[in-house]
Amino acid sequence: MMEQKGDAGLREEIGEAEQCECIHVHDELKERILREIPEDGKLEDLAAFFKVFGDTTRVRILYALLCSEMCVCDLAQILQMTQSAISHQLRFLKQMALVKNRREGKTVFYSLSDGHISTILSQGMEHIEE
Amino acid sequence: MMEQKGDAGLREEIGEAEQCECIHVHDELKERILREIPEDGKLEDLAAFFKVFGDTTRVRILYALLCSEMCVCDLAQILQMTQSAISHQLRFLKQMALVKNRREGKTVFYSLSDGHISTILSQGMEHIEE
DNA sequence: CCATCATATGAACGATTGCTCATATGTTCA
DNA sequence: TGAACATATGAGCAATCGTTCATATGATGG
Repeated sequence: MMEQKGDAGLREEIGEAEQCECIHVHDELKERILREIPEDGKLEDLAAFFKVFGDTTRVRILYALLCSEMCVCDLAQILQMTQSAISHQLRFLKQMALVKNRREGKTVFYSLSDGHISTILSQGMEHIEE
Repeated sequence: MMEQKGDAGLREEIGEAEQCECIHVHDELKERILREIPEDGKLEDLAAFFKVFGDTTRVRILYALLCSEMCVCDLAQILQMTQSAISHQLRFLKQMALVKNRREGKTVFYSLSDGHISTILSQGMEHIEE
């Protein structure tokens, strides 16, 4: 889940990168932009968060769980995928705190951990429908 | 492997993916879930849309453009990345209709194509801050 | 305890991603 | 027209992803 970095280490300070003659952004604006962009840690968390929604299997799982809590094999059946594939994805979803689970005998039930998720999904849907 | 009778017969149309004996989801619910989950085409579009936000470089670009329109080399400078890397990502962002561009002489200015984007970003931020 | 069922997990593999490097395209100006 | 600059793009490569397969863990009931 790491981003690959080039040899950015070489060019320490801003401005050394890869200059062009055109300066359309003056220092003042540049400062402001650098201030507005969230810090690296947050950006990585944010990207990691959205990455969860960037896979059809995971999105389908989330939509299914939107209806009702469900056990792994129910999900596997409904989504027509192997138990293993579903389980792996659920683990990921749990790590990202998007789902929670509870055990009941042999069965483990998964459910959404947050009402937010529905909002995010429909926000995305709204955007692609136009 | 042999199936025993029971409600196994009821889930024929789904296919024989990988059944378990536990039936926690009855047919009625299953039908509803299958109805609620958007169709494949839409899900792929949705996942593709979120995938855009699933990379720190792209998110940083979007945050930068949130402040002001900008040319490729300004972005490269500010984000400390090569012109090529930025250009590749901008192309992707444009394909996904998240940014638009206008040419002015040699320079190409990019800007967000949609106010929605800010909403999505802050929705995500809101979620990871807790 | 042992067999069985539900779930979890590690390794492996092909597909995809995001970068770099080299080079092509487009625009301006002398 | 050609040099200089801004941007775009194709190929190649290492990293990452999502699945499968085999197997481990955990719970239940004989």
